[in-house]
Amino acid sequence: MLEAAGQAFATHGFHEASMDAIAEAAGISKPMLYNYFGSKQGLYVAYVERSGRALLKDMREAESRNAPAAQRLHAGILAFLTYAEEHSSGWTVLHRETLAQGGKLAAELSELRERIADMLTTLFDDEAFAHAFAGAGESLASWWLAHPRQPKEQIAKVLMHIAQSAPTPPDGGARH
Amino acid sequence: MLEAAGQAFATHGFHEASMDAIAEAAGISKPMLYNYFGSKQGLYVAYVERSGRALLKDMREAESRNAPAAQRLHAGILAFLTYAEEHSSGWTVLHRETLAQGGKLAAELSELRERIADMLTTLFDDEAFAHAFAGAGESLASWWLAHPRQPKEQIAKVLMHIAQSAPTPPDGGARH
Amino acid sequence: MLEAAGQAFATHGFHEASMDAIAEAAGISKPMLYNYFGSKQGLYVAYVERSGRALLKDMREAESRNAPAAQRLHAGILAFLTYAEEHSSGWTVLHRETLAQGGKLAAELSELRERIADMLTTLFDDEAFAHAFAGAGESLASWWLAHPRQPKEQIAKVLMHIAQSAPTPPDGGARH
Amino acid sequence: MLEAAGQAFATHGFHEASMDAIAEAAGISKPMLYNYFGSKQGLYVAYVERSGRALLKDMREAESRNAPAAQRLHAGILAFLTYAEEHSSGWTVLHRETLAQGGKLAAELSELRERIADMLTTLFDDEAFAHAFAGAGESLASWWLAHPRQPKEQIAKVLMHIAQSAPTPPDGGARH
DNA sequence: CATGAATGAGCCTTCATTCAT
DNA sequence: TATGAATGAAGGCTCATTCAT
Repeated sequence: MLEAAGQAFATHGFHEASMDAIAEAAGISKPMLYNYFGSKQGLYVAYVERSGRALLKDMREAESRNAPAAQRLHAGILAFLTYAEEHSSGWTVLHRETLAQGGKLAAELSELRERIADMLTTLFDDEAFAHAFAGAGESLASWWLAHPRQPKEQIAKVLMHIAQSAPTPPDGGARH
Repeated sequence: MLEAAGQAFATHGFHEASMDAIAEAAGISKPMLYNYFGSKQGLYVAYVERSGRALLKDMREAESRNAPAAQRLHAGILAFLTYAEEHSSGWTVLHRETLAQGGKLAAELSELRERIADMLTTLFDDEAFAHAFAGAGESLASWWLAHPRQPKEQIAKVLMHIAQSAPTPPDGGARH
Repeated sequence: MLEAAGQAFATHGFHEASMDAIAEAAGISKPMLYNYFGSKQGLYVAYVERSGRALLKDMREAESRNAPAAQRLHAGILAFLTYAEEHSSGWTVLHRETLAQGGKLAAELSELRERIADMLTTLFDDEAFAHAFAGAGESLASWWLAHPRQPKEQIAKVLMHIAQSAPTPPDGGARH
Repeated sequence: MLEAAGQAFATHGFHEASMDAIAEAAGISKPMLYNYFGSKQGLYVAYVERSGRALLKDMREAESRNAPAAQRLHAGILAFLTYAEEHSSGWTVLHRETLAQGGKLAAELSELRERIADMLTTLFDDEAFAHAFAGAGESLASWWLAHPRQPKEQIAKVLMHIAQSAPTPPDGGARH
């Protein structure tokens, strides 16, 4: 049911997605949506949070394997790209939300962004670089999905290169 | 007059910004807005385009000085950060619009994004990296503006480092 | 519910009748009007069509009795006058619409006018006379309703007289 | 200048004709229209009255010749048809106005209608018939202008025939 | 539990009308 | 005098949201 909402949000954006359309697409009636999520915003937040948790989970699982830092980063990047690839709606909405920093939802959603930022900050030991790297990944994924002319591996390599340019690269100097 | 609109769009987004509020903020009456811009979308497009042109102009002027590639890139980055810093609304709206790739306004606004992408692609000779770099810049700027704890120079340096990690860095190997 | 709309349209005309007023008069809310009729024009068309069908039905029933042509015409005329008398709004709007030949609604409404014109043309075997007769009837009814000083029978008699002056009168020479 | 207004009113109707368009078509500025006519309604009334007077004048001149009643009526009918033919806008607006009996303008414009009705009532010595005849003329003219397949003479003949069916025909029994 | 039906509130847009020049 | 520029007021339409069933 969140799936229908996600599709609508991804395609039309928050405002253009009407509850009517979502309810119909989900095959239920509007009052049910309100019953479960309270409001349109509630539905949106629920979807974004679910997507965020899913993405985070995938990345964490990938990274948690016991391995050198560079390999773990590589695995995380692949997980990220895979998620973006396979959950187009979720990724689109997440990406959009990452941007709307000042909106009303910021408070409720800032957690995800911060968790990713923290993760990267820990990794690179440089908050500025961490944000730059996050943006690079998002932008690259977005472009890649729109023009999927290169294999995922290739895309990951670009990000790995950038990661190596960090003041404190993961796994100093390791060629991978 | 566009200024009031920009502020509203930046603060509330396109949909939440009401023409009533914009007109009042601009100190004029609603029909005037329609007289000048035809519609809400017209007003929005006008603002985004003006912002885009201004940003592009600043960056071009900075880069066009006769100098080694790395220095020119550095100047461009500073121009970009300066613009973001000084035209908070314009930058916010541009950044948001950069994202909404599939919206109705895409056609009318894609020019700006493409011009920047082309510029970077030419510079780095690698389309994927160009998009990654653009994202890094946007994200970094966004973070910096929200937490301006470092001097602009420092931020630019982060981006320069990343630029050096390009397959074909501008000004091969030049340490700057 | 169409009744309230009809009253408003008859009294104020299409443009002066506001959906707000109609909704209030009908004792429902505006969105319902839109739910049922889609637009103001939709509501108008619905009303005109219903009125047209009702009038046509009344006249057809009156005329279809097995009887000499003159008597059938007489019955039709009475039906027409009765309808105009009893459905003041419907008749007013129909009459007005009959006139606005070139409007946007023409396409959707021309059917009624043509059906009546055809009916009369068949009856009198003279298109010009048919239109003259239709106009005579409408004008006479309109005047009569505004100044109901004569019994309906009397009014019908005037029209019957005119009908007898047709090149091919119904029921040749029959005095009735 | 009234001409431009008339054209607009005839083509689009009172409400759809915007003062902007009329002013532009007339080659003057809106405030001038207000200077001369006070309001949109004032402009409309002025146009309708002028048209009405012109029609009445034409018909009176035609009828005033010293001649038998039937011939005078015939001349009047021809004058009417000629006016309708040559002043399409004026006639259209007049015809439309004749209909909107209950509008706000009724008071200011009823004079014309009544004068014609009086004229005809005097002629036929039967108010009901007079109104029927007027309607026949209007409707016939309207149809004829939309489908001008017959010479004016022919149309006039139809009306003359109807006139002969009056309780007190003009020029008793005169064949003309 | 689920929904069809209904609505309050608000937004974009337009236009007759008027100042200030 | 004539006008470009400006506006108050209102209208059509939509949508998130809720009863009554």
